[in-house]
Amino acid sequence: MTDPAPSTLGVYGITVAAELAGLGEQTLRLYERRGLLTPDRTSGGTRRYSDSDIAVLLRVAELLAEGHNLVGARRVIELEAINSDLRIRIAELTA
DNA sequence: CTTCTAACA
DNA sequence: TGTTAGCA
Repeated sequence: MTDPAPSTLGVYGITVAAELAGLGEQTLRLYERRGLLTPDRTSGGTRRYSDSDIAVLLRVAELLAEGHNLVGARRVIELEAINSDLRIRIAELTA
């Protein structure tokens, strides 16, 4: 029922991440500026997107298609993350 | 690759 | 409001 959480290790450059998410590079940078994402940075300052970052990007695209704006999408993703953590805690306490 | 700015729908 | 193109 619960999908395994994607790796949070930054591995993709912005070009690859944008391609995987089906979005433009500028769009990815905008999402970061709006606080929807915080990809890792190399010492040189280039972004490194993880699988979980890609998952967030895909989720943002879904939410926007449903009529959310970027602020609303950020809220939903934040709440979903909290909800996920709580489900894990419930599972631990139930075990 | 980066940030920033301006224009478009 | 969100996306995109062009510049430095």
